[in-house]
Amino acid sequence: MRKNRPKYKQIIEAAVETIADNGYHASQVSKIAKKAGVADGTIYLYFKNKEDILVSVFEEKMGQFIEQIASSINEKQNADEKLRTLIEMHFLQLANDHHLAIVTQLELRQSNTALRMKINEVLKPYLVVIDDIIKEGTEEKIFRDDLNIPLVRQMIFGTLDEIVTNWVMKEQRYDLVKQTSDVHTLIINGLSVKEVVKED
Amino acid sequence: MRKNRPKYKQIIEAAVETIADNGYHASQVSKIAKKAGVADGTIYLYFKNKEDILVSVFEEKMGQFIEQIASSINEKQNADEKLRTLIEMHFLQLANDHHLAIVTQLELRQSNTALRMKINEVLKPYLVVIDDIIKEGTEEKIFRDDLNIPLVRQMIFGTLDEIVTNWVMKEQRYDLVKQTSDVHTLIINGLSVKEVVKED
Amino acid sequence: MRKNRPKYKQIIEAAVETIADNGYHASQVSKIAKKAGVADGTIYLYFKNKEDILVSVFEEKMGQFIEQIASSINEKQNADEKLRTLIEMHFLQLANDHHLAIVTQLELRQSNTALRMKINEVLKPYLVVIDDIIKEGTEEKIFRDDLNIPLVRQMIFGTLDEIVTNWVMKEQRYDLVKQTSDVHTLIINGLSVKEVVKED
Amino acid sequence: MRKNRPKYKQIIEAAVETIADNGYHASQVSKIAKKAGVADGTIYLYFKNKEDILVSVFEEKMGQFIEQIASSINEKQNADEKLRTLIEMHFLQLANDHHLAIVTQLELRQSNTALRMKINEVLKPYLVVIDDIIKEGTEEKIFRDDLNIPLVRQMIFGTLDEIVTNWVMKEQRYDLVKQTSDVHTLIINGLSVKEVVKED
DNA sequence: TATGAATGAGTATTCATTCAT
DNA sequence: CATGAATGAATACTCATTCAT
Repeated sequence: MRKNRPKYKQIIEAAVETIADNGYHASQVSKIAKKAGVADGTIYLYFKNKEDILVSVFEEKMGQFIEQIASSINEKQNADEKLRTLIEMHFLQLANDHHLAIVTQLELRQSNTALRMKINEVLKPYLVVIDDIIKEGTEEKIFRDDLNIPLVRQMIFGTLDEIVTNWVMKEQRYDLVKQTSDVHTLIINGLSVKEVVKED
Repeated sequence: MRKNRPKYKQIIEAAVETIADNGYHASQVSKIAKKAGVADGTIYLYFKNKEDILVSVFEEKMGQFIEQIASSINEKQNADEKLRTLIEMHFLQLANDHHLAIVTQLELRQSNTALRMKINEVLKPYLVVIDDIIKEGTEEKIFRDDLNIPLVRQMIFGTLDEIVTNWVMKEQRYDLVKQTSDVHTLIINGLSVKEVVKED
Repeated sequence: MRKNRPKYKQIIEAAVETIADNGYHASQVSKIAKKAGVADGTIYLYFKNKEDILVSVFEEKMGQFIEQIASSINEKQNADEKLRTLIEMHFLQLANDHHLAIVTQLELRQSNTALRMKINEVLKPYLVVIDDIIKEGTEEKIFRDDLNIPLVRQMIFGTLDEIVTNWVMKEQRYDLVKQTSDVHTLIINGLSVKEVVKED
Repeated sequence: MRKNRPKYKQIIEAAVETIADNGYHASQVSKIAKKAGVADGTIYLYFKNKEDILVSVFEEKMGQFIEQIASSINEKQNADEKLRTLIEMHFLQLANDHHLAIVTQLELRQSNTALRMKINEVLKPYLVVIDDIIKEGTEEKIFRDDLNIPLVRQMIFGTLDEIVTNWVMKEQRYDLVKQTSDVHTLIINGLSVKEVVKED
């Protein structure tokens, strides 16, 4: 298993740093190799090509990201709490790893369409997690039973993603995690004036 | 005024088509020139450089896009109707111009950070439109008065953007405009079970 | 005769100025046209092509340059005086026209070999003037009778040219004309210790 | 040390040949690479850019040129002999390497001002050699003691340079080295009739 | 004569990938 | 496994010249 070989992780970490520091288009394979402390050719013993490095970066980092969220959610009792946790963990993890935030929100989006399709594949488990929360909320009668699940998922993901991207572009000058409650309320209750589902 | 000369628009249209057909990175200046029916050098009588073509594409197209939305909204009486109109027009315009949808949702995002910053500038008036609706809704007591406006704006834009991007990536196989009501309801009422603000 | 049309001289002067200010390679036809106050296309009513402008610049300027020298020499009585006058006038004219000095010593030399051949043609009358002085000096028994005339001419021209080029490259920070006597003595007497032909 | 790697010299030689055969402006990097038998990209492992190739050509070739002259001079006993040797070696080396003669006398002069400044730097040691001969001649009382050294140096260099350039432009149809004696006499004794310092 | 918009040929340089050692 | 020298495809932009008005 290539992933267990020591240099595999070295290269992945070097790629994240290189991209965060230099930007996507200035992250040549030779730069990544140098930062990883290996020869250029060595990269190709672990990765098929440059795109494979980038997809692997996303897989590794997003795998952890999603797992972390999924496991945090498991401890929660209902969909409402789970949604709040998802939001919080989403923000928390990116707030705690600025390199990762820059790479996922800004730099990797400059990749070509083919790579972006692969990245979407990696994201699928996360979308499933979101879908499951929606379904659970409906079953628990906390959420409406006429929800268009893909649409709701897109709203949730789109909202979180846009918020994080804005935060990164504003050079992370404010506290992202503090937004959790507001975002949660918005998603649960929308904009309208009404009796609000009690929170926390 | 360069924008009034006939070849200016010709080149802009050629750029949109070329990018939609070939993708951002395969859209060489010579390809755009050929599709526009002008010589390569002619491009540079109208645009400073390649980046200027792309920014101008965005300016022209998004300018119309935003104006169209803004004028449609003007005819509406309240924030709720305005929001629904904004959603509908956002979807409608991209649904009616597949090339533009591909270019704005997928291809132009592959541009480097500098170009993306310029693109963000172009989007600002749209964000102001959204902000105004939020403020108006609050004044009309239709929306809550404790809304975090930037956050709400990010939710709305992020939601619409993600929905359109998904639709483009699914190769536009379903009716985007039909989603308007569901999206509107989601944004107004959120996920929760409660008395819903009446929608007609 | 094209040379009598008013814009001809306008363009020639504009070319000299443009080249002196911007350097040979940055002197586009459009820049020259602008400085001359005519349209780009107008240039081609007076000159066959860009090379023709440059050759004409040289012809015009060197024509005057050589004529001036030739007429000054005519007033002198012997080859020694004529040589001194040639040196002095060569230096004087370039010292009095910095633009011309830069153009002839530095910029026009960057032209391709073909153009340089044509420039050499323009210089021929000057070389004849030098040859005549040498012959006269020999006839007057002031100069040796075993002189290899082409070689002597190359020595004289090469010496003057190198001295002026050095002066231009040193940004004309010293008095070129003051060198006349030293140069004259060097050419007449060489380096050796001996009875010197009496000067002035 | 890049200069010791075999391909360095290979590329330098290819550059000289390419420039001599095609002229300065028609000497594309790809042409040089082809003649050197390496890939275009390989050039850039040894040279920073095209200008660096050209400066290096001059450095390498002129380095040898000057060294050869300097070492030949060392064996000579007095300034007069040294000057004659300098002239002879100057002519001899260019006569023996027609490619080099074309490149240094005609082609490399077409370079822009920046490159020409660098080329002048390379020539400085040669000018020092000339200066030293002049000083030595003065000390030996062979040359006058009132010589303006920079001026004399410019005369000597300008003379040799002009003579070689003429010879190259006349397509090297006569024996350059045979001119040595005449040139030497001219420089030592000038044009005037007088008792000549005995030569040979 | 005069204009100036349009033309289109031409080229240095980068960098992902390979492969001999 | 590891190296790193070598490869070579790919592309934006300039500017001398033309020609319809």
